[in-house]
Amino acid sequence: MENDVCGYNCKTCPNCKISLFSDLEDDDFDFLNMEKNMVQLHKGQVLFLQDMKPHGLYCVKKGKLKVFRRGSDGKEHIVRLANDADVIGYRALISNDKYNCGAAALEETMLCYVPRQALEKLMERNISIYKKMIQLLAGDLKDAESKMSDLAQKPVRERAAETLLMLKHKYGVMDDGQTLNVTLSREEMANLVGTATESFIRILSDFRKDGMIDVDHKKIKIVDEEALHLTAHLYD
Amino acid sequence: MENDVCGYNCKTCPNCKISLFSDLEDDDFDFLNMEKNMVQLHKGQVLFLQDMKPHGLYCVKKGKLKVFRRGSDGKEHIVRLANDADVIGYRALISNDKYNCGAAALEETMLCYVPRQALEKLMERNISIYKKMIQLLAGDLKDAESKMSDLAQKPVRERAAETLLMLKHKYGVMDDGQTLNVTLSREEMANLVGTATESFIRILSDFRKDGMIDVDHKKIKIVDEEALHLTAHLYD
DNA sequence: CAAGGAGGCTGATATATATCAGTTGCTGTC
DNA sequence: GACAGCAACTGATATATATCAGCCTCCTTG
Repeated sequence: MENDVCGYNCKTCPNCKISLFSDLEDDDFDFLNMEKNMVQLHKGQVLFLQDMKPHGLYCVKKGKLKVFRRGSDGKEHIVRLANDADVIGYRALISNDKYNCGAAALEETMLCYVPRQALEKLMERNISIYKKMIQLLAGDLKDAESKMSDLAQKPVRERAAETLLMLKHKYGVMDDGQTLNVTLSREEMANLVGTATESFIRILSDFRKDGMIDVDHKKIKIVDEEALHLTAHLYD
Repeated sequence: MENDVCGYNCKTCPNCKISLFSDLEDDDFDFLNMEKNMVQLHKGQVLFLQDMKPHGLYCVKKGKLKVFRRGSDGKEHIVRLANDADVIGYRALISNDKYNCGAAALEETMLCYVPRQALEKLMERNISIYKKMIQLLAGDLKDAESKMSDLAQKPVRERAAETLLMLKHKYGVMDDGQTLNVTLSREEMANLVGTATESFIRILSDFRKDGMIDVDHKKIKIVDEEALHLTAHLYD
């Protein structure tokens, strides 16, 4: 079994245990293992683009991705980020719709591709996948609604602080306990906050002057998380 | 059967046919009919508020509602609107979470309240409810993601045009074929667009001067839909 | 009918943020 | 190591939008 040889067996994959396929029988894991395909992406490579038709979904085995939309002027807005064990591209698949967002790797990333037919067969036999998918969708929807009202109401400075905290929460920190464990360009961070690159750079530099963060090129340290929380107005 | 007497039998309710409960057996419709409760809201009345715990979900029998979030300064942002046959408050219920948004009636509204336990019992026996719920969530998520990137990128004028078109699409028009079939205050419309009330009023008056709409107090006529589309940059 | 209040509207102004232009500094390449 | 190319950064300026203040109009209510 080729998929076993490469060391990625669904049955033993820790990600499967916490994502869509947590409650499968052994038989179904074997089936999934047969049907899935590994996909490797280098930093910057695109997984799929807005308006394409989906043919399956992706589980992140290891790596980081951004999920983004492009406005009519071509400027990208990052809608969501993905990490190990996250599932990507399932919204369009189950709605039988085109992708509403594109996705691209932020670093070397390994994914499992599950073709539509395999997923459908598994769903026929496992209601647990429905339940999991509802939970995933509900979580994404809550996040999207919250971010939507933030964009409508909070000033850039607050959203920037919130974004830094989100990055820490999503990807964690390095061994020093402070440095964000993800590398984004200033432009990407601005696209995540929903502002112009220059504006974000200025605010980042303010945060540094205020002693809330430390910046060493692309490495950003959260020095005073409490102060960032206050800046983000997350306690109100 | 009291619920029958009042003329609202789930089995014959056209809304049930197109929402969560489209594929139930007769027995289950009877059960739903027994368990549900009718709720009536007058204009402005609140159905539930942000941070409250849900105990069931609501199906809109007839009426219009706004679903909104309040920022730390108390300003509201309207996240979504609901119409006949829409389902409300299900996201928090199935996530076992607090409401992320509040909901209030925009006009005289009649809803069916389905308690959690009744829903759970129905879901045990009807996988179709899972499927429907996934479709509802996926639709809401797509809308939320699109609106999110609009808020991040489009100027107020474009969002305002888009909102007017959305209102026409969601609630339709009166007999004249032009007048929007919903009454919102200027403040509510601004909260839907994500801008200040005065800014929205100015833009509305621009649209009128440009001949795209007609305004008579709260009645808004879409005169030139094509031009609004162009203004909203929906073709790009 | 008068009074009061709320929502709608307009003008003036303030401010946050985007845009434009230019400099610096890093990185990778021949 | 020199150069090109690009990202990061900074300052100046423009602009969109919010805010503030005031007025008008409609609607309610006594």
